[in-house]
Amino acid sequence: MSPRRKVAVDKEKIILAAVELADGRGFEEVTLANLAKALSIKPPSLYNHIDGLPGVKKELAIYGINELYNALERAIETQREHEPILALSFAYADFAGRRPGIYEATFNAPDPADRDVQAAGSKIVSLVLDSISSYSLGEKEALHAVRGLRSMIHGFCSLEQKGGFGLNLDVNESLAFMVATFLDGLTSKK
Amino acid sequence: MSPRRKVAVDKEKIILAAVELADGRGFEEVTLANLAKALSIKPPSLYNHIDGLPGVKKELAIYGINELYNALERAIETQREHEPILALSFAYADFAGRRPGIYEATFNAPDPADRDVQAAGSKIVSLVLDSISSYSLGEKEALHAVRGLRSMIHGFCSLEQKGGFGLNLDVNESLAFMVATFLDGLTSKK
DNA sequence: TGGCTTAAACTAATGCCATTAGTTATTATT
DNA sequence: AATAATAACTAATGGCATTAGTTTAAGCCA
Repeated sequence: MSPRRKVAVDKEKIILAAVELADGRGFEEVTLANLAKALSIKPPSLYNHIDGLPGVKKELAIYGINELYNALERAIETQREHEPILALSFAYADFAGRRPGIYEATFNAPDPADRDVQAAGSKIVSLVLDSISSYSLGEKEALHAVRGLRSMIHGFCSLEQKGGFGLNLDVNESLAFMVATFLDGLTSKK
Repeated sequence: MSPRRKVAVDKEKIILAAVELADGRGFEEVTLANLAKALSIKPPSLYNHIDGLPGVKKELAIYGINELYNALERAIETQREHEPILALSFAYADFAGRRPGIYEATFNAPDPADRDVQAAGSKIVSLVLDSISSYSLGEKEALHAVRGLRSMIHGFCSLEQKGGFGLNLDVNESLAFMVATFLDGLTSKK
């Protein structure tokens, strides 16, 4: 059998393996047993590097939020010509669709109020706040609008993933309709 | 010890116990072990009446969707004077807040495409379609609008429950803002 | 009444899982 | 070369769902 190397894994490698597990087999397959198997060690050894399964899920959540942030940022940079909020919305939905396991991790941190998790999330809030600035809303209204957008798109992706939309009606069209309608409302609010 | 009664439980009693467990201790506490304890039988005995844990979760989902439907219906009947969609939205959020365990069950059926689950859900869709009829949208647009409303409110409640809103900004205000803005958009769309 | 059938309980076992305690062995340091 | 630190390990515990096979209570029918 393979020798017992003193340093076989570290926190980075565990998170990477968790990412691959989430991407390849889904969020619910991110278990210490599966991680250990992927890293060729025994489950208890993981505790030398990370704080159990909750530790893994926290790190995975932060990773996912950062990845989502990157995807959103790219989307804004790319198509500067169109309405940035629409671009943002589609990029968000695209991310959730492409990487469902990681997306699920983003809102399943063991403690959502955790400092690091909140910090990662607030970057996204800032990004959306920037994109919404052209609507010249008041401070409070802008925050309400960001919450609204986040709720809409998260709800949409979450329902879509769970197969909640029974009807045979194009989902991309639904997303565009929803966001555009909300933005119309924001405009008329002025 | 108590005698081994031939008929101690039935499907109804199991579902009722599951409801109490979800309401009292949360959705994740709905386990066969806890159900068996609550009913004073052993876990395997539950299989005489229901199809394992998936069976319990399916029934709980249907129960929850029906309860949600009832709450929404009551809300519409009660305040006929105001905008029914706003009343619906608050009733939805109120339900999710009052019975988080049951609400969670509504979108965690083992198979969301299940006939019975879909049937229960479609009643809610009809209810919302009725309430939105005053906006005189086309057939497709009306369906998009219902999807949008559902996504918004579900996303909102889900994020609120998970503690996703870090900021200290009134959440009811956010909900009202979001729905009102969407409805404004629907109006201006005409 | 007495025996038979049905079915709802049971026990026992399997195989997952996370986690903790305590041990071994490798690597680095003194 | 001895020692300290640490990353693996094994063993054990306790939780969970689930299946197979067994007992026994209840109802029915001759």
